[in-house]
Formats: sequence, structure tokens, C-alpha cells
Amino acid sequence: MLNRFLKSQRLLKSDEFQAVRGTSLTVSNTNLLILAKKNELSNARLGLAISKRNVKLAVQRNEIKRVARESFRQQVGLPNLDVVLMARPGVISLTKNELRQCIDELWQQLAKRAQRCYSS
RNA sequence: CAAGUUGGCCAAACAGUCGCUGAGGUAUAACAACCUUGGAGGAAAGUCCGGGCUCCAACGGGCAGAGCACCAGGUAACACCUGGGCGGUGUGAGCCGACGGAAAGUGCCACAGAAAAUAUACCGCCAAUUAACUUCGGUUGAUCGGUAAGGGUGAAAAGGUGCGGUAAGAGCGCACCGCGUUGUUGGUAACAAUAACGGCACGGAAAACCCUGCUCGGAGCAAGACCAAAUAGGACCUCGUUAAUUCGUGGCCCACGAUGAGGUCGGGUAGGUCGCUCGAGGGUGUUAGUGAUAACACUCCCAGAUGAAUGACUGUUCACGACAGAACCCGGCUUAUCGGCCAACUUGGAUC
Repeated sequence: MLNRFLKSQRLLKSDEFQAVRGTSLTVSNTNLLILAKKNELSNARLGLAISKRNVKLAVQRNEIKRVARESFRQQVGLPNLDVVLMARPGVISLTKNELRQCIDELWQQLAKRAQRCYSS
């Protein structure tokens, strides 16, 4: 069951995105930025914000979203967070495999940060 | 065989596992789950034209503004397509073309050049008169005329070539070509061919303004229609007539109304549903047409998401995979694009 990706695991409303955007729990590198906020559910939820300004072509935006979703789907250890993944201009230069690796690493960082932040 | 032209088609293939999403089914109070079956493009792109659809406006007409501009046909429509004409270009198949009007008017043509549209006379050429010189043939200068052949300038120099003609020249005359006018013939037409006449009058630029003809109401699916919390406010009905030095009508009391509670209604925000994909639709065939296309018959249902699906992994094969992602729907145009296949045709070479 863990490696599915249902609607309950996504952010669907504009309000939910706004709520996450106001938080301070972030993880990032030169290509991507992840914002997160604790929710009251039993699982994590993912929202994608790939702007047209940073990634110009629709095909590239779609590809980033697919890689991100696939990566998120296969994560097991994430706590109950609302997560928004944003793209920075550098992502275009990455290949698909590099991008995947990059996102996987960010999830691990996020899990650690979250544990430290919310356990105290 | 090589090089090329035009038109059409494809856009790595197959298998397995996992995942997303539309529809149908099983099942259920409902969700979840399971099964079956669909799930990006030739440009989905740029948003440059043309339509459908929706709402708004509207008696009709004109002006303004914008667009279009050889002819005929096709189409729902077009700035598109087909066929034809004309011009340009290529050995050729072919390709390219803001292709109405400059004799309606106003204006423009830099620099150079004598002169840039009323033609003109710088050099040159020629005649006459005259002066000087003379080897008596003439030469040089001046004056006054003729000339547009030659020179030089320019993107462009006022028809071209040849012969005649002449003092030198000149459409001055003639022939051919070009141009114009009027006919005739062919063609639906654009236009072409041809005859007679004219005798060159009519330079370029319409992408300077402009004139002529034709077309055009506006906004867009965030169109528009429906359902509809919470909160604030509104209308109506019912209940309560009290907790009150409350407020209004009133001189005061009574009374009535407001302030209260509940309900109903209307508008309408968040949110949701519809619009939404069966269509100027695809496939096959026949007929008409040079063709674009049309008619008829049979047949098929082929994305519909909404924080927004069409993907990931593994294996095998090959030529090792370009440009690129639907968002109301069609018809075009333009731009991007690794490579492959088919048909017709052209040029060159080889062989028989």
C-alpha cells in the first residue's frame, strides 16, 4: 500500500498551498526547493509548483513533475507533512537520472530535519 | 546507379511488473477494492487569419477605422486550397511573386551629374560670320545658330537594332522589335495571337499621402447555464409583548411599531455540477470533376484532465530515437524537427 499515490496524498486546494508557503521548514539545493509543514493526517501530502518562469517548456515541466511524483511514491519513511516542491532555474540542465537522485536525497534530508524540528 | 523535384505516410518495436486517469461492470449505506476497456501531436507550439458555439448590442443606412486586391472555381468561412494567366528563376522536373490604379489630385526622386520629368546643352559634333596663322589642304580663337548620334554621372538619362538620310544630327523616313489606340479571332475570364493606325506622346515609387472595388457589430469557455455552505445585510410570515429611567409616533396613559427568537424567500461568495467532446468526425468503396472538392453507400466511436492523468522499472531487438505535451471545438497559415518508407517525375551516367 505504501507505494501508491492517491488523491489523499496530494495537495488539492489553493488554501493548502498557501498554508505551506508560510512555513520555515525548508530543504533545498541549487536546483530545487522544498517547503514543508506538519499536517493532522496519517500520511504525507505532495504539491508541485513548477513555474513557467523557471522551466519554460511544457514537456520539461511535465517531466519534472513525473519524476518527483514517482520518487515521492516510493518513499517509505516520510512523516505526516504537507510538502511543496518548487523548481529553480538550474533544473533544466539535469538529466532525468540526476534529477531523480537529487530529489531522493532531499527527501532524506527533509525527514531528518522534520524529526529534529517537531520532536523538541 | 548517382543527383534532384513534387506529393503522401510513419514518428523505435515487443513482453512483463508497478503506478496515474476517463468510461462500464461486480460489490457497497458510502468510501476503498477488484475486473474489462480507452488515454497527446504532426506540428498538440506561435496565437497570425477564418468559422462554429455562448453572452451582450441591434429598424435600416452612412461616416470613420481595419483588412483584402490578376482570373475562374472549391469551401461553413478565409489572408487558405485547386486550376489557369502574367512576371521572375532553374539544363530540367519544378520553384518563387503585398500581381488593382501613377492619364483624379498633392508631394518625393539623396549623392553625382549639364540636365531627374515643363526636359536640358557641360564636354563634344556641325553650319554661317569673323580674326590670327598657314606648307594654301587647313588649323586655332571669338560670335551667333543647329544638334541629341558620341563622352562622362547615376538605381534610373526620354524607345532599341539596322539601313537610308543629313552640314552634323534627329521616328526625319523605312524594316523588325517594343509601346499605345482601335478592331478581329480564341478563351467563362485574366489574357494571348493577329491586323490597321499612331510615330514615341505615357521615367520610377502606391512600402509617401491617396483613389477604386469588395469584406467586417463587440467580447470570449475565466464565454455562459445551474446547485449552493459560512458570514454580513435585505424582504415577508409566525411567536413573544417582556429584562428596560430604551428608541419612534404622541401633551400624557393606553396602544402600535423597532430592538428579540424561529421560519420562508430572493440575490449571491467559497465550493461543486454542467458546458466537455458525436464532430463542417474517422475508415473503406463507388460516382462526378484536370484538380481543390462534392454526392451517395456501408462501417467505426477514437483523451476529456482541473494543483491538472498518459509515467517508471526490467528484459530482448534495431537504424540507438528529433522537435516537442491536449485544456471549448474545427479549417488553414507560420515556425521547430533525428531519421525512415512509398509513388510519380527530371537531369546525368552505365548496360542491353
